[in-house]
Amino acid sequence: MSADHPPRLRFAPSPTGFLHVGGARTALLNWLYARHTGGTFLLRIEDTDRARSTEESTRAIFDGLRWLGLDWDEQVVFQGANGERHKRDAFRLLERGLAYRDFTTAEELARQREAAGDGFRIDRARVDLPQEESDRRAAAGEPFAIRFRVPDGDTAWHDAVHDWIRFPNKDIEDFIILRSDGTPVYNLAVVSDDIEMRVTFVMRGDDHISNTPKQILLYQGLGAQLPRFAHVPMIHGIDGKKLSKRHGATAVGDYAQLGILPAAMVNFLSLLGWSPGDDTEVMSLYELIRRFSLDGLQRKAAIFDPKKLEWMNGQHLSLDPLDHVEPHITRAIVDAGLATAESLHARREWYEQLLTQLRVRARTTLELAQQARVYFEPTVTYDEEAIAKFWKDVPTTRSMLQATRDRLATLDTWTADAMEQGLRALAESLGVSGGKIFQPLRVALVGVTASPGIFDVLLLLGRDTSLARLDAAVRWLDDASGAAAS
RNA sequence: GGCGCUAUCGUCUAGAGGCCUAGGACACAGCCCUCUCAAGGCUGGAACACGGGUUCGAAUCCCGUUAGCGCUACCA
Repeated sequence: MSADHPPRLRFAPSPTGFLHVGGARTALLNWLYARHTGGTFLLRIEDTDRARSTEESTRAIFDGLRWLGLDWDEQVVFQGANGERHKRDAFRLLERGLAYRDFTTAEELARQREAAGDGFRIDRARVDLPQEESDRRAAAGEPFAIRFRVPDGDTAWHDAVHDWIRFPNKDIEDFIILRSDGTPVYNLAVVSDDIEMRVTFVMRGDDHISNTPKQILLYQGLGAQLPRFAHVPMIHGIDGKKLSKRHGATAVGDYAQLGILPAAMVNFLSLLGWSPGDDTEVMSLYELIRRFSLDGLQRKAAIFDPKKLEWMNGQHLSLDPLDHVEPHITRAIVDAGLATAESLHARREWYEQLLTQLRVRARTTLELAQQARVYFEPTVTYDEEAIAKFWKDVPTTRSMLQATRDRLATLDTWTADAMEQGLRALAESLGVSGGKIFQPLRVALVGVTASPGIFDVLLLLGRDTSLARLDAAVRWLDDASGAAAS
């Protein structure tokens, strides 16, 4: 707790699924604080629930964190490997008289709980046996769980986001710390590991607030120094309920698949429950580290709004340094089957032009890849709406496209200036506005009504392809008028 | 039921007693720019949960109510 030492923080997920956005946000906040203060960020996998934990999930957590760019210090700790220490700590508490054996079987306990209904509390007077009897039954080999004997008084702590939180100990039941099979219960395992890992700052979801007094009691019983606590708000779905599958994508991996950039995800997540204090919204990881402060932490649960995430992604997609976003876009383009990474690299200059044109127009890399399709595939498919809108009058369109083609073909140089000059002159000679030429041309080149500026498209496509597409459009229009005539 | 946490536009938030006629962003609508689409610019509608205090003065402090969420396991 002393301010003169950099803090040690940890993220401690249980590997029972993929890295959830809620977990990712908790990890991010811990990471940001560690990096901001020059502290240490540790990772602990809480795999004590053998039945639900999988290696695949552990890998998914590593992958998710790495994708977000959240690196951890020191060796990853696997909680399941620390069973012996957890057990030792439980017995230490027992020997010090701070805990006691409970010989009630789990089945009996369940029966009592059911019979008593809602407000069931164990009766310490009946369960906490006289020392001799407890020792005798234990010596006889009778199985027992170990319960922590909650002392009188209050347990309070200064929370970094909530200020003081106080619990009367009478509201805390003597809780089990070691099961009768010798395995630790969550609160004991967490405290035992956090002490061992020398964690000085525990930042976690506020669903853990009611665990905290129990854990503080355990720290005290074990004679360890308390860490600082910060309980951050949860993330909810659009209906205000806990984020779940019903809300669509909830794993960070899902968002990678949907074309979201890690920089955008991190930026968006950081602003859910935290604010830099002013109106700044679009920030790089570096800026987030620099500006992060506990003061900006919110107390209220935040609702995950995918719309704003998309907007944020669009911002990063178009504003971040190109070499930051390029690998992610390239993956989307390769995944879409448009090109190989090698072929893109071979045409590096052209590819950068393409990205420069497209990235300001797309909100996701998926969307960008979709828009890029027409620059990779040999033929153009004409969108029905585009035809209806700009190729309505077939003979007129045909002659205009033919004239456009001829004019472009006579250009000395294939530059935007030359094209513009030539095409504007053509428009003037035909007595129409530039748009009357550009729009049908756009349909001929890309098949749809939306694209980068028409000269940029011509540049990207190149002279040969552009002229070939114009020829193909003229042929298509010939077929159309032929079909109409017969 | 008990205990705890929370409460500013639909959403994310600024606000730490007078700077608030409550600011920004997303979304929505309109306009401008313009060869289209984006981006950008401008404009508009939109909030201090309710009721009591304290104070010359409250979104900000206190109490209560209501609502939401969490915990109440030999789950994590």
